[in-house]
Amino acid sequence: MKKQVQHTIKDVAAALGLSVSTVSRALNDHPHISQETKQRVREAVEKLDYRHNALAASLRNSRSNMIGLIAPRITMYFQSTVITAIQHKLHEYGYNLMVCQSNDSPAIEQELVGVMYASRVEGLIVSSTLYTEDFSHFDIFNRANIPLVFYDRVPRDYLAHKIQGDDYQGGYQTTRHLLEQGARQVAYITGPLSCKLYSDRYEGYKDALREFKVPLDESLIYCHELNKENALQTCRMLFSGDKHPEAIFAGNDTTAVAVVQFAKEKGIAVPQALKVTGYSNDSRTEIIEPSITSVEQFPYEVGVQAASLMMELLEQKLKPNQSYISLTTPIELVKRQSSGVVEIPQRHE
Amino acid sequence: MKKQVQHTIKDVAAALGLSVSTVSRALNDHPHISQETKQRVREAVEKLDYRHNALAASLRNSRSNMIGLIAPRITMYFQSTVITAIQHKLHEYGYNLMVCQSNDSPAIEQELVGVMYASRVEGLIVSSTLYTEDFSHFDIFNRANIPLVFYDRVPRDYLAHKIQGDDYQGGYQTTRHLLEQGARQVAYITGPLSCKLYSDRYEGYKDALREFKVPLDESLIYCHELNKENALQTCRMLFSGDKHPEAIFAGNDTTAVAVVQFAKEKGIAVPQALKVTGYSNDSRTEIIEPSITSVEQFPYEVGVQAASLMMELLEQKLKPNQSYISLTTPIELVKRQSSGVVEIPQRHE
DNA sequence: ACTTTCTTTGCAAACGATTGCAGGAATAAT
DNA sequence: ATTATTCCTGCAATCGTTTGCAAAGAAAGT
Repeated sequence: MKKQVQHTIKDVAAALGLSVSTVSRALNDHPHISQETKQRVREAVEKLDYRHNALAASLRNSRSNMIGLIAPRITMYFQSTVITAIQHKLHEYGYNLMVCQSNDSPAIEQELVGVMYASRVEGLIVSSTLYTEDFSHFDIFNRANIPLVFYDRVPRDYLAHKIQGDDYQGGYQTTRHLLEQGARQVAYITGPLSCKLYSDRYEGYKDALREFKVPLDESLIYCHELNKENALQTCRMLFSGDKHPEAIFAGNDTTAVAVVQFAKEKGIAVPQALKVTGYSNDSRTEIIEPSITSVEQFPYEVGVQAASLMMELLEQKLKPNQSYISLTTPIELVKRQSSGVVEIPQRHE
Repeated sequence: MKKQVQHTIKDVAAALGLSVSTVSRALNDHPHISQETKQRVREAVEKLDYRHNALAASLRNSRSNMIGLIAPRITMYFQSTVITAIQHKLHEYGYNLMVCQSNDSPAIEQELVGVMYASRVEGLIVSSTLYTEDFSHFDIFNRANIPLVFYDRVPRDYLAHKIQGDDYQGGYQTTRHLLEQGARQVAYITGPLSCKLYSDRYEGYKDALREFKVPLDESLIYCHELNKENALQTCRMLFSGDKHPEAIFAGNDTTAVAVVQFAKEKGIAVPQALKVTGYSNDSRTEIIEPSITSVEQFPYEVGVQAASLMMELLEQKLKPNQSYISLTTPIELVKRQSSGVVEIPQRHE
């Protein structure tokens, strides 16, 4: 089986007795080329099954039409939704998206930044690793003046454009809600506070407590990676002594679900004896019984914003890059049974 | 703000008084270059912050080191997990993955195939649209002898490498299980039967019925896109008359969840009055009450298989491309409360 | 001393497209 | 008939690497 040659613009030109430049211009609908020639080129392209080589064009134009995206993992509902939105939006503008996962490893993230740069992406959209504290591997993009936009997991100090949900409000409103429901011992399970989004929420939590004149109890703060195993471990700790918390503000929905399941197993009534809230409003929160109060982050909107910002940056490269944009997107506390607001409906019959 | 020049191999060569070829070879660790020169090159690269231009290299080598992937949507748990696995595996081999979503639109899928080809991906991994019946837009890849691997949503007749979960067994085992649990009126909610995976399952369903000498009742078969709205509509139909089904075999978990919620609302006891099963074993199925029997597809394994196959194909391009590989990956029926096998535990205290 | 071999480097031509500039043909203006 | 103008098209350089081939210099063999 002989490998089929990939036809080039040269073959098209030869077939028509034209020069490559004319063919190129015809394909790009250049005004100086006659309609007749364009038509002939179209036909020859069809017949020869010529396909544009984006690599060659990108090299020549230094325009790859490609945007890079690095996310910690795409299996999380929030992430995959943001990415979907970005992809849709970029597609409208004729850009393609190259998605990679850092797997929450700073080393891989660093490597991927290099790969993206080597691929000459025209912009880079990033949600960083939980553990990225040194952002200097992104410097190449800033030095080369290539738009760099962070979303969700944004750096605290590093200079770049940022789009972040209103985590302070998320933390504040949730805590306030739990306090309003009468809880005073509000345990707080958070991801690493080195990550801006978690520390922002923590500020909200603290401010709400302060407002209600509830002293901050360090023994109620648990900080670790937010997965099921850790959540259960923390639950065991929280309920090992004789003083039990009245509410648990979980840093994500996986944790909140684990907490609710733990409570069910131990016969702790939610929300009567323990109120629980999550974060992200993923599909499990409204399905579990009791349904879980959580914070909607509107991921699709976040994605649209990120993509739009990227497009703006691409269109006016000249803009003084001293001014970095920092966008905060709204959140909404979705109140459900687990925090005691919503009536638990009686089963029918 | 002057745009920073991107240094090229030429700058490195000039800085060292070497030729570009020597620098290129040094960077690629060519054996003919002395250690000393290599060291000097490394230093100059460091100092100038030279970065490899993958576009130029790809053009020259006709090797992009890039694999394309087209999936209907990445927000589905199954898909994002498969993609993650593929990305991890490819990364081991030094390949990058370019992910795009067809959004279940054949038109977008077709366009993306063109984009992928234009980007000169070295291989393409696809899970097609639910509605793709004409696969001829993939012909370019076959003609150019570029490896093409389908997974999950594989074409029925189109010649290509395919990796598919054992949908026949999924359909068969699930149906058999429901029959063994005593149900006879087993309603079947399926996605479009034009899609091979759904028709395979349907065959399994029919064979199981046959084995139990249960006549196929067309009025119990519902075929539509599997989302919540359609599921609820179908439920209303199923329970509108006086003869109600004893079991519902739902084509995915979203549907199964909707069915269970519908039943709860209507006071239909699951599993006593109605047994329900889903497909894909997503995280909601074990959280909802009653927990839902579903089919585990081992998406990570599917991804690993797909990536491995792709790597094999890339390494021995010469292989007669007449022989297409068709791989079936195992599934596992995870029995839970909704089909009546597992005891529903009493709440503690 | 002369040839052979080995090591290390450079020249120049690719890869496939785009584009500034020049030029030919056709038409309009003088 | 000559010049100016318009409309098309072609030449050739360019983007940044890679690589076959040639060659220079050093080392080794005769």
